[in-house]
Amino acid sequence: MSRKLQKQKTRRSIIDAAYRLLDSQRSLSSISLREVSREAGIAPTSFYRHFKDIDELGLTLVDEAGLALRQLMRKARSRIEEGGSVIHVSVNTFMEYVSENANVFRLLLREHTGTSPAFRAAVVREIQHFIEELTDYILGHTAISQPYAQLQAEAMVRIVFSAGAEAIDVNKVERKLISNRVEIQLRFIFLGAIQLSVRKDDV
Amino acid sequence: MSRKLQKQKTRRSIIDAAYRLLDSQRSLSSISLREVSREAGIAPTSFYRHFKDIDELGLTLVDEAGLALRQLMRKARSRIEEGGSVIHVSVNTFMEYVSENANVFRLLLREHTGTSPAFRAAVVREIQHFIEELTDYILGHTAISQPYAQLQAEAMVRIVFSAGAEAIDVNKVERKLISNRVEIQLRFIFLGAIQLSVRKDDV
DNA sequence: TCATTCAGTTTACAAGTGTACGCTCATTTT
DNA sequence: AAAATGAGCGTACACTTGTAAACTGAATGA
Repeated sequence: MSRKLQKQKTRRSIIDAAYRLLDSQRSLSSISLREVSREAGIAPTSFYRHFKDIDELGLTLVDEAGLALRQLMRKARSRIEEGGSVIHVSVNTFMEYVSENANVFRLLLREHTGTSPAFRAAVVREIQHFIEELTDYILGHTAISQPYAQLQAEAMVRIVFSAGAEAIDVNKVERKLISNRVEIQLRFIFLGAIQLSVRKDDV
Repeated sequence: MSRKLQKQKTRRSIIDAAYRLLDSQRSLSSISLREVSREAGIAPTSFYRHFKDIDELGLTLVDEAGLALRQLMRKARSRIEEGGSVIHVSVNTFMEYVSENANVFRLLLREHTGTSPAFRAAVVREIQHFIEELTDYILGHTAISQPYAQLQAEAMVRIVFSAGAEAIDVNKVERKLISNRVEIQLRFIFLGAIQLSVRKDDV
């Protein structure tokens, strides 16, 4: 087999091994280089052929998780175009993603408030991106002004992520209950933003 | 000195040492028993005279942080009675607390999504308590029905905590900006909840 | 006063960590 | 065909970790 390809494969197996270790009881800062190497089936020192240290692997994982998040947004958008309440479809798509990619979402959540400034910054970037996309959507589909649209998007994303954290380790039925609650809360924000926006325009 | 008193003092110094270690780069699961003991000025094995293991110390810290949170609520309530916008006073009191007790709040945030199920549960309990108090307040001061009041309180607490996380490591000026944004977002929720509540009553 | 209790110490050990160094040997390049 | 490259391995070392065992000595209680 070609050298390049083999290297890529090993790199992949390291990343996959790390994801496997990142269950509900482990964070990036608590998995060791040796542990990941063991799980990936390579010698500890071989790890260095692929990553400078464990933090570099961590950043790679966060980036991949962010990618998955963007795929989620694309999916939600296409579903919205098929019709249905925007809020309903969005929340359900999000919750579906959370439960199907529990370890990925857990990684984002955990490192968002984690001990590594670099990881935190990387996660914040991904969430910021999420907020921007939502802001654009709001601007394109309502009469709300830019600053208020931004605030609305931010509030909504915060609610959804916070609820996602709660939904990550519960069964389908409970997740549905959480979804319903979140939908109403997003309606609060939606209605309130319109109302405040209109008042402002009146003055 | 009396034996009991001396023991209490040492226990205190262990707890204080732990808080000192819990800066922006460390979590409960990443501080070691030996490290805490070193910081507290005792031998590693003496630690066991006070706590069964490091997790027991962790739960003690979370409990203390919860206590501080309740003190914060009391402070906010008394300030509200002195007059001023409820949202404005609450948000400012909260942000003040966050910056004055950075390590305490960080502990709550970090362990909320941390690796220990026991710590997570303990933090959730504290936040839940926070939500209940706010729900009671809403019920007592508005015409919103119980289920909506509960949803409103939950949404508000989520926004405030999420913003608190953002505010924890920024300077006074930026914190003020965050406060202003949060205030508007809470108004969204407040207005939306009223509106949805009224609609429901109409039907 | 004398025996008991017990917070805190010293010493010790097995287990796990990151990583430096030098080697192998299949692939790639010349 | 010969030389260079580089992914992966084995060994080794200096550290840190949790905690077991046996101790010291001052506060306590009889």
